[in-house]
Amino acid sequence: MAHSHANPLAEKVYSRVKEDIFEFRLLPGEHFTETKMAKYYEVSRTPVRDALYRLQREGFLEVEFRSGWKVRDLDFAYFDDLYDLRTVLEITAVDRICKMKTQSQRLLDLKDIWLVPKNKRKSDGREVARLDESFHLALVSASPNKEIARVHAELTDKIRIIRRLDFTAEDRIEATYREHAKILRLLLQRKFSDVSKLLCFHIEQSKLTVRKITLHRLHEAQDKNCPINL
Amino acid sequence: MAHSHANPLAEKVYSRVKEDIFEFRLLPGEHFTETKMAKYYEVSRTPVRDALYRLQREGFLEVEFRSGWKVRDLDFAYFDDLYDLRTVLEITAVDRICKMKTQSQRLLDLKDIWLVPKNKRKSDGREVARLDESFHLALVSASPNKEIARVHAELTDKIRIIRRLDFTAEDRIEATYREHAKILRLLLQRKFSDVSKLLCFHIEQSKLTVRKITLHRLHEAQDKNCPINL
DNA sequence: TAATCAAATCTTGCATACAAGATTGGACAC
DNA sequence: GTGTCCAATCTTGTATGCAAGATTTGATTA
Repeated sequence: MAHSHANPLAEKVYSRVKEDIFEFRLLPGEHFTETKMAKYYEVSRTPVRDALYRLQREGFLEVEFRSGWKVRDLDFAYFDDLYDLRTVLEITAVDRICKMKTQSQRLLDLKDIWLVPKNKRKSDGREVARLDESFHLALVSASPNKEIARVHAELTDKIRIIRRLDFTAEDRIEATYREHAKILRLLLQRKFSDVSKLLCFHIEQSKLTVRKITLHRLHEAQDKNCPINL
Repeated sequence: MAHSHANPLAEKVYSRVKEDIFEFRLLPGEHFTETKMAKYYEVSRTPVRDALYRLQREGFLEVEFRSGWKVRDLDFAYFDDLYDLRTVLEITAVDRICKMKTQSQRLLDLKDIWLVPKNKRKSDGREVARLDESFHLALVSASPNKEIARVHAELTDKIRIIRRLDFTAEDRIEATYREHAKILRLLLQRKFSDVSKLLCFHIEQSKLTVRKITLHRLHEAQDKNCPINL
């Protein structure tokens, strides 16, 4: 029985590139080649190709036959679709949670994070972004359907690149705490109709804010040099 | 500008292997190696690996570090989750269809296939399976969300291996025509609540039938030799 | 016969060589 | 200065070589 973990180099490149995209070190629209990636990450082209093709299938990158790779352009129609599907899945999740006989522990644990006095709240945007993701993840994971959870996790990944910009504004952190608290309270009381409406509103707000912020932030980031193309 | 299509060999292997799985030429649980695949399809290991890793990420195959590949075992809990997610997406789709101002042409075209006299119905299981897929696909494609359509299409692919067994029984073809006709009529009248109930029932029936048939059929297929491992 | 252990064989992960063709840059004509 | 054409360069797709380690085989021993 084996089980030393698989494709460590390809995996490394995969997560590093993804992180570079999320951190705007690799900018939307930016071009690069397999050879450059291989040099930059100090591996051969083989694991680089494995990683890049995976990222292509996941919608982060595009490849042109014999003419290099590029980071997928920001496409708000695409993100709208992702947000929409995300809403569908989360509404389904809360519907099922409201119908469950007993509340899952995972869900009750959320109270310790979101139903706390204001002075116990986190204020770091990065951390709130992570907490926000895990809040929505917890909603979906409360139901037992693994495929829904998997698709939702993939959506979360795809949206992350712009979603984290949501928490660069102080008032959005405040709003997130307020809305999550409300949603959680009503959810534990199994008021599906109210939760459903609030959740839609919450996700929609996040989407709209992000749309406003993104272009501005992206423009800022474009001044920085990209380490891969030096 | 290039655009001769990408990775033709990897693509070929990908679709051939997938087809072999759907046709039970490659059986669930069956082992094979990259080298054997390469010999069988007369290409090198590189495009084979590309194809196999893609199929692995899509859930059709499993790889063990230095100890070969295998076709994923039939796992009814997994298929239940897929059917469940499929139901969620299609219910969402019909909900939106019922709220649309004008009916899409794509949807109206379905009448020519499903609302026909009995003597004009197809009786070949293979063909009905294809028509069934395109019926459900049409429901989802009627709404403009491309990501929902993409996820639904992936689900359809993953379910296909067992779903086509549904139409080996004469009465299931009959039932499919009856249920699709009913769903379509009510859908064009925008009776969401009725359509929703029928659709759940329809998918559930298909799921249950398949579960009964599959093990039997799989056992039959196991007598045949697999060309890849000769 | 049954168990053990080591060598031979397989298998995947990664690196590299090569081929087909796309792109680029510069010389040249006007 | 501007456009054209060809050669050099670059890029991906594919084939192959090699290494690390898992598996299998068979000989040996009790």
